[in-house]
Amino acid sequence: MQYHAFKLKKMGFTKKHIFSDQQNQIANYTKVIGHPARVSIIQYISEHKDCNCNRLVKAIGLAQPTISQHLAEIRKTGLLKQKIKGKNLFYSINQDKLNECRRLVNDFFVKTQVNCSKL
Amino acid sequence: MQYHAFKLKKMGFTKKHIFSDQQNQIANYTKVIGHPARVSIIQYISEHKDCNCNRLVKAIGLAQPTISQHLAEIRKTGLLKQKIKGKNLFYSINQDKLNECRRLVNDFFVKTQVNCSKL
DNA sequence: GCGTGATATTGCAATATTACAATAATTTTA
DNA sequence: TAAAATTATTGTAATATTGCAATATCACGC
Repeated sequence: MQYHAFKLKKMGFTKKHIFSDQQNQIANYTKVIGHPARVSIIQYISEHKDCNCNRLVKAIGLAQPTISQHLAEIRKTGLLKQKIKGKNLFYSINQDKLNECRRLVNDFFVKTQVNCSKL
Repeated sequence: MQYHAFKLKKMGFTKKHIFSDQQNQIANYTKVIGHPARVSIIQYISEHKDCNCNRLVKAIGLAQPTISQHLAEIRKTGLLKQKIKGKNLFYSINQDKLNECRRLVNDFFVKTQVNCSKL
């Protein structure tokens, strides 16, 4: 996608291209956790073996398409693993990815703190 | 605010009331970091003493009102401190709050990991 | 007071997100 | 094969976010 001056007068989208890959990556990960439904979904899956979409719908109290949509958002970041068993689709946490995410976000916090104390 | 069935047919807002305070709090903090401009702003402030809005505008490359708006979002969470010096408004990181935020988010990750390994 | 500089606010347009009903797709079970 | 169960997709509406121009506000220096 090309950016033209006459198209840039008014904008409603994030100008990702002016930020570094790392900054965008941090934002992408935290954005996924930046909604209570997704926090809740991740927590529930981590606590329950053989967790499928329906169980989440009942446990959380949002409609099935809404849960399915949130699951898709979380999946995009690679934080979920899937296992098909009959007509069920069981979700589990991709622990490697979760750890990678934790380290990236924690690194952001720690580096910020270290920089602060250098001032 | 009361919720009525006839008002709930179509919705574009987050149903925060069905989640726990902790879940909402985690989401609130991560949501702020969930935009590369705000990641960038926090990083820049942590790296530069006496950082004001104008410096951020020049360093990041977004318009002044946009930076000001992002600053307001970050301020809402308590992550910023302000110091007025003449006509300048210098921002710095509220390190206590940043630490609280780091612990809350890290706790979420660690608890999730621990839960996973219990399954 | 007047002009300058710094920042916040307002108003607006474009895009993104959130939520759900309806439907489609897929698989199991009767 | 038909019905039931599970989940994804599509369509739609409401709300939220992002970004900037224009303007307002406030403090300083003259």
